[in-house]
Amino acid sequence: LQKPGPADKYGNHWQYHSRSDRHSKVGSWGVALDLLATSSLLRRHVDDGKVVLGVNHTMTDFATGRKKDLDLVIARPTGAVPHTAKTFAGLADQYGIVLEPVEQGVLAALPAFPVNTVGAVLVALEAKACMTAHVKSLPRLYDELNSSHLCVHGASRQALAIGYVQVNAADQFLSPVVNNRLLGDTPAEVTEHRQPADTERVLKKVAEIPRRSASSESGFDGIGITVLDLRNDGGPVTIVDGPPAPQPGDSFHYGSMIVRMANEYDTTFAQV
DNA sequence: TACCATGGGGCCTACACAAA
DNA sequence: TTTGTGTAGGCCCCATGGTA
Repeated sequence: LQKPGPADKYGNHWQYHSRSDRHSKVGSWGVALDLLATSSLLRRHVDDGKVVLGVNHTMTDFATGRKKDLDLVIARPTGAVPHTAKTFAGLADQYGIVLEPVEQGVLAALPAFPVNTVGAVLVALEAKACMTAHVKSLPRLYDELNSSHLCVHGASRQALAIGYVQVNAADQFLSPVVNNRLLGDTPAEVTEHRQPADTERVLKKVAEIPRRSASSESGFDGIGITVLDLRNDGGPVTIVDGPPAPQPGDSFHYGSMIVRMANEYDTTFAQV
């Protein structure tokens, strides 16, 4: 859950705004929390001060020199962590993340996980949202995700590149771009979606993104997809469990991806 | 006619720096 | 120390033109 964002220039408070990277950061934060909850080795590394968090970390593809900012990375520290450093828990407040009691318990049980300058990257997270104009945004969604894993592995073959995609399955949507005025003065313009076809198209496109099973290959180490129902009108946001959302056992099922990535972390970085 | 690929554009956020 | 301003980069959205 996420609090509505700050007022845009018209005075509207949107749950989701395409021109902000807040939803990407929230998504990456959630993936990191679930990884921490699942991997005891990662928690131990945090406890031992062997890893730190990096936000908007710039990675450089050694082969091409291309740079890309990753939403969230888990990495080896480069030096002493100052006492004033932000923490993983602090980011939840900063991003306006509302946690369920279970999640609060998980977070409370974690050791302080500082945000600091990072060294060698162990895990790189990139989150993308496709909330409206599904088909139009397919090429860009593909390109941005594809360039993400290329850049991560261009910088470090061993790093785990994790992609997280949120797809909106709502039939209707209030676009902050289309509704460029203060709502309430005039009726909102509602964007109609062709569901479930739009959602299925996005899932099919994401399935085309390369994945890898060995560090010698090219592709994401894991991609998780969450299908949600977001009308963006201030009403409740629900997670869609049934089809077309990926089902347990599916390569893109979020829970399965987290378990797989936690196992991958445990085996790859046992010697850290 | 419907679908697809491309790239410009506007808004958001973070950050650095200057001025009060 | 606080506030204001400028800049850069990231986020899709969407108009446009090409293709099946």
